[in-house]
Amino acid sequence: MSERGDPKKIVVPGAAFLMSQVGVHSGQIWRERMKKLGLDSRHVVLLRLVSVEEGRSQLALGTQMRLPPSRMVAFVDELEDLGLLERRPNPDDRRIRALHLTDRGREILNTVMKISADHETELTKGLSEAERVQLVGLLGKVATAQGLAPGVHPGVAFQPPNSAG
Amino acid sequence: MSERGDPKKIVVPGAAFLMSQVGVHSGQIWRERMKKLGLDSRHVVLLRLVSVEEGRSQLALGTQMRLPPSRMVAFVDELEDLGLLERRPNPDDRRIRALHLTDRGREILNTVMKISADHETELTKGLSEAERVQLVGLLGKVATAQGLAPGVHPGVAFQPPNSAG
DNA sequence: TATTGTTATACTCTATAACTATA
DNA sequence: TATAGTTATAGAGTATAACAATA
Repeated sequence: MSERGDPKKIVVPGAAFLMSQVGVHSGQIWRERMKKLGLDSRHVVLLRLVSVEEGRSQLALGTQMRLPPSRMVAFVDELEDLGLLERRPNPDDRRIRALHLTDRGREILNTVMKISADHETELTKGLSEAERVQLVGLLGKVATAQGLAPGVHPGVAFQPPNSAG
Repeated sequence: MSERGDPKKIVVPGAAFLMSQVGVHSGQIWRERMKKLGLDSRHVVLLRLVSVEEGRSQLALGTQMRLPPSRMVAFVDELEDLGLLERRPNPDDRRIRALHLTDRGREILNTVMKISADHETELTKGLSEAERVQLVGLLGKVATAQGLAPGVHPGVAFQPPNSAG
C-alpha cells in the first residue's frame, strides 16, 4: 500500500469516488440513449472499429475488443440483422469474414456521434466552458498517469459483478 | 436533443467519455482490492450502511440499495459466514432480522477505509495536490448538476449489459 | 389480510469447447 | 497441423414468484 500523502487530509468521497460516481452515471445515460437506437454499447464500439478500417476479420476485431469468437458471432449477427454491417468474403482466404459498414451503418454512426456530442453538453451543463476544458485537462492527466489508452474504454468487455475487471 | 453549444467545438472524446473511462477504471481497481479482502462491492456498501445505523431490517437496507429481498438474503448470508455481520432478533417484531456489525466487521470496514484512501492517492498520482482539489471541485459541480446524491454510487445495483441503468 | 424474510425457479448473458471449412 | 468462424453447452448471477412465519 502506498504511503504518499496524509490520510487525515483525504476526504472520502474524494476524486476517485467522484470519478467513479459521475463516470458510471455518464455511461448509464449514454447507454440508455444507445438503447433507444436499438444498440448495445458493444455494437457501437464494433461499428466504430469497422469504420476506422473496413474489411478486417471477426477474430481481429474480437481480439481488439477482448471478446471471444463466439460472442463476436452474436454481435455481428445482430448488426447484420439491423442492416448496419455486412460480412463479405475475403478472396485471399475464404475462412475470413471481412466486415464492412452498410450505408445505413454509416448513417447510424453519424447519429451516434451527434448524440454523444449532445451527451457531452448535457453532462457538463453545470460547468462553464472554461471549467469543462479544465476538467478535460485534469482527467486527461489522470488517464495518462494511469496508463489508459486514449479513446479505449475499459468497460467494453463483460465484467461479472464480483470481478476485478 | 439539446442544442446548446457548437457541435464542431466538442471534441470526442470529451469530458463525458473521459469521466466514464477514468471512472470505470477507478471502480475496477477498487473492486480488485476489495476482492482481495474477500468482499464484493455490495458487501462493502452494505457494511457501511449498517455501520451508519445498526439494527435496521434487511428489507429497509435492500430498498436503499435497490436490491430485491432475495438478493439481500444471499449477501447477508455471505457476510454472516465471513463473520462480519450478525442477524439479531427484534423483540418488537419477530419477523424482522436486525443487522449488526461484529467487531471483525468494524475492523474490516476500517481496513476498507484505509485502502480507499490509498486508492485515492494512487489514482490521482498524476496530479498535484492543488489539481486534485480542483478536480474534486469540478466533479462535485457536475454531480450536483446531474442530481447525484453525495456518496451514493449509481452502480451498486446490477445492470445487465444491454440495460440503461 | 399484509409484511418480513426465505426458498424455488426460470431467464439472461457469458466463456469453454467441440465442430466445420478452409489453409 | 493450424486457423477462422460457428454451434452446443454448462455455469454464474439475476429477478420473479411461491411460500412460511409473524403481525
